Amino acid sequence: MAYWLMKSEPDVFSFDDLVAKTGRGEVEEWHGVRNYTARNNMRVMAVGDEAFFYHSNIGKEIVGIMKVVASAHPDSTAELNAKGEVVWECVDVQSVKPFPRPVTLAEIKATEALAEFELVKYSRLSVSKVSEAEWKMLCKMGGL
DNA sequence: GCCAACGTTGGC
DNA sequence: GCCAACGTTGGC
Repeated sequence: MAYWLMKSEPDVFSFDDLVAKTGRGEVEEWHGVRNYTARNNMRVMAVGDEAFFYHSNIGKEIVGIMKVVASAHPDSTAELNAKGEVVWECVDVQSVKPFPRPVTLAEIKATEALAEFELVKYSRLSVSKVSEAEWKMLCKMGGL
């Protein structure tokens, strides 16, 4: 099982929105990613992988954990390319649990052990990898 | 609102 | 295939 981090602007789609959807038994298609590195990360995700939900722009903090419930499939919002192919793909997710204490970007940057964290290193990448060590440390920082 | 980082596009 | 121009993301 692998770990990931996925960003969303909370005024567009927040962790609470995901919790509400999951509570209704629905899944969320993580559509809208238009970056090849991010897409490639989603392509290698497996059902059962877990991901941090990060609020970008507003909050700038990791607010909870979600899980992959469907592996990569064509993004229903993506336009076809000139050859009529779907280039963009995405996974489906559901919420797992919120962080009792959100972990802010400032805290992450101030933590020596997280110097290689992709969220910091590749700040514009919206779907990034999280190592097992980083995952455990961030869960602890989040109060889990 | 500005700007740094970086990805994409298109001319050559 | 290189590189300048431009667009987007996201932190500050």
